[in-house]
Amino acid sequence: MEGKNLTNRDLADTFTKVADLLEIKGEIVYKIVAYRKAADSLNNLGRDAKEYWRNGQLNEIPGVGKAIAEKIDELLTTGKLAFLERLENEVPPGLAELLKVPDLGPRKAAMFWKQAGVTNMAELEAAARAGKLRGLPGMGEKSEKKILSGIEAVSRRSERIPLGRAWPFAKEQVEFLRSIPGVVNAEAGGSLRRMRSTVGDLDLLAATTEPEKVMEAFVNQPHVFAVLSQGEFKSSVEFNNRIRAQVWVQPPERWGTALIYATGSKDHNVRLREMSLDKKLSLSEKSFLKEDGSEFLCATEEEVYKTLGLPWIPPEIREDRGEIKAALNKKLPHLITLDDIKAELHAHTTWSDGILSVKELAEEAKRRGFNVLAITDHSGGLGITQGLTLEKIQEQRKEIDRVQKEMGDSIRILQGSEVEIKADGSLDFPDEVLEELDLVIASLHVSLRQPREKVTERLLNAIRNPHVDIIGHPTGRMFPDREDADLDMDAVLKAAAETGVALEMNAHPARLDLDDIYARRAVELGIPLAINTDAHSPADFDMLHFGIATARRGWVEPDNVINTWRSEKLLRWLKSRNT
DNA sequence: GCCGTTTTCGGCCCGACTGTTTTCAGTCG
Repeated sequence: MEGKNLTNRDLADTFTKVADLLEIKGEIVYKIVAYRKAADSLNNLGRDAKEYWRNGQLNEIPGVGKAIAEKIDELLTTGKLAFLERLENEVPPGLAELLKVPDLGPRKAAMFWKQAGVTNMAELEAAARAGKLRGLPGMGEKSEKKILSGIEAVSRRSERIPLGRAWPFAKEQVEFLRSIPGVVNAEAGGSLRRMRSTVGDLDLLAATTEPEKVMEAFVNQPHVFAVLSQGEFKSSVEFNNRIRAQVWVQPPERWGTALIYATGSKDHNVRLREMSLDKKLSLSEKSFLKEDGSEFLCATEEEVYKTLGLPWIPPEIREDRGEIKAALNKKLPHLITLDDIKAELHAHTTWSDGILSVKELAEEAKRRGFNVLAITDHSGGLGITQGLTLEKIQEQRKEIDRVQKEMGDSIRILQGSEVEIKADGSLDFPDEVLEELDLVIASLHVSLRQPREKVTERLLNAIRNPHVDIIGHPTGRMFPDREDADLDMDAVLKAAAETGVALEMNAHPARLDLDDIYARRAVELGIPLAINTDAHSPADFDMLHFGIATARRGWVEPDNVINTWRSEKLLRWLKSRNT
């Protein structure tokens, strides 16, 4: 492969492979951690690594030092990595996939290879079925069975769960835990509390002085498919819906340390523990352990952070992406909240594929406390949603005017459009029509699989059209099935910064597009953001908090988001963009 | 292999649970 076509993800995947094989080979853990950190960092970069490369700035990527920078250079130059090829000659590359099996780590993988001749997943399954694993050191019949069910779990289990699906289930579980006698508090932690767009499993925490009662109740829920482990402080299960969850139990006086532990991220927690050691304290989920062996308990998260000389850090930014340094310097962002939003600027009515009339939608928006609502039905070209024709736009304008009159000054209703960016890159409405509209969102829905240059060019076209105010759900991704379009996001962000067009953070949990990484980059570049629900029904307004949470993950502050602006400022901005 | 308001060398978090063990290794979060 030509090296310059490699994406951040390709590079990350390569280093993950290196880490997997080094681990099986038995290399020192810190080297492996370093490769994994670099891979993680590349996946969360928000800019194309090639840009760093061209400028000789690879070392500025967190976790990339001299050795890994040289390997990135080799990959981008030649498309290959000699180090990995040598490694694959030493360790069968098929062994890496064994690490996906639960409770099967590098040590066992190496043992299965060296002592049973296993070099890939299929051979592992055959060996387990033939009973060839049970005689190996540390392996019994149970372990062999576990391997087989683990292999089955790998193929059965879908990857990560979309936040929109995990969220309501987690709420149910928290309610259930709170209903258990003796439980004084319960919460969902993990990536769900950090509001990542997808969640691996649920991390639940309950505060009680009677842990065994909680464990019994938890693992005996009727919809539990399998109990994966059950102990004094921690149990984990898989439910019939294939969602896995673990629950930790601690007494209320340890709630603060426990909740921080359960919330993560792991990297954030490691940083906190390192800081603790500097203060001669050892931090765990239970307490701060002093050098004299006594414990210092924290019932709240605030106490834990305060002990370390930090203000409380919002869960959404606990990702070890600079939040601890910012907290130390009293430079934590003033993150946006749900209450800051005063306008919904992307909503559909019965004029296209929504289920509410203009009036009903306006009343719903008003009920939710919005000052401004933009009606943005689809343009006609998008076949699946019977969009508006040019004639219908005139009719709709009359209806909007009528509803505006009826509702008075309580809410300002704008006539907008979600105009389709067609496969050839042109917009679905001519400029004369766009000019008449109060607000224009341009979105991609079709031909997302075009070549990178082509899709990027379509988006740039829309960004450069002076009548376009917002680019809707810019990358086109949908959970769980649709990958984002293959886009040159650096070029998109650069063009947005130049033209001042707003980029949408679509709040629907199936989209969350832009994501947190690009949102943070957009803020750095001074690009205005628009957080919209894309409402097609009343219930869709409830999705707004997902968009807010994603924005918070991207360190977005209220003023970065046009939906927070006073209506005069917002309308002035819209007007200025039309000229 | 990375990293540095005590270090360019010597560090690099902490504990729970399982299955196999007579005291622990492996894995996970």
